[in-house]
Amino acid sequence: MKLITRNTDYALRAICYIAKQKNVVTVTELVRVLGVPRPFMRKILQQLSKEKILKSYKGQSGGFKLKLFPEKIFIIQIMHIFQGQVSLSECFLKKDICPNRGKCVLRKKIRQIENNALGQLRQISIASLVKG
Amino acid sequence: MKLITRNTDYALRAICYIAKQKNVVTVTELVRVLGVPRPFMRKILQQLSKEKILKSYKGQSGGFKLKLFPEKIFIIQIMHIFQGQVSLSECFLKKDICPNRGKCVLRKKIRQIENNALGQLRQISIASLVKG
DNA sequence: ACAAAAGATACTAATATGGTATCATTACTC
DNA sequence: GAGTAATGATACCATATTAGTATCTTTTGT
Repeated sequence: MKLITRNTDYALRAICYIAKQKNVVTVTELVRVLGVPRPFMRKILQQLSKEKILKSYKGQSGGFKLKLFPEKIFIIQIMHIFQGQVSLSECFLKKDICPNRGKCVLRKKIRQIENNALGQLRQISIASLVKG
Repeated sequence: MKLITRNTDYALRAICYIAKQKNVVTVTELVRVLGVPRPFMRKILQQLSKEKILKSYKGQSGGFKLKLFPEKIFIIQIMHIFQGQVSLSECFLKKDICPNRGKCVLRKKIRQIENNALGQLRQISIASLVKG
């Protein structure tokens, strides 16, 4: 039960760092600060800019900036980018086999728990991480 | 974010079924009822009996029974067996690199969410699943 | 022109998950 | 006490996900 994976984690930290800087930030700088493998960091940042979380600048003295205000970026969006559908517990028994699906208690309880977690994740913004 | 994996899911359903029966239950019966691959089901049941959740009976007319009352078996125990340490979010940055670890806000928030989920899981017993 | 940045894309490695296969052991039944 | 129907133990295989590399292209400031 790993809530967030490594790339999400790195992405969040990179975003937080960028949020605190005034100027554009290069991969080189992020690699230095976070101690993450460079090509991996690059890939992550490229994804983030493709997904309109970051804005990128090419060429010499290029780099990355936030595209949105830190108040407008939430953990769950980033998780969604790197971990796909942060989705409700799928039932593994096929539809026609699960005895009382729709009323399945297990399913219901798991869904409740996941909804709680998702609700919390939806509320945590980059701004709230950077402030603390 | 899959809260429970397939083997945990099957295990829980098997346990629930067994809980409702008076007599010992064979793999054959469970396979029929749940529609799960037989060798996989066997493996799962063997693990459960090794972990003292089930009691097994060898020989002809053998099978499985619960070893504990359904009130005494909790989802989280089963998750623990099949998913290992259902543990708190590990920080992926090495100790000496993470800028302000110990005070890391991200870490703290994730931990909170996971603790909530774990708390809920700790309270769901087989008895409560079977009743519903 | 050149150097230093990001963009794009394809590939590889490691780990976790979801299974199979097979042989040994036990115990009821005849 | 032999046969059969159950579980025990163990080793192996397949697939998916995660983590990471490699390489070549494009852009742009100097």
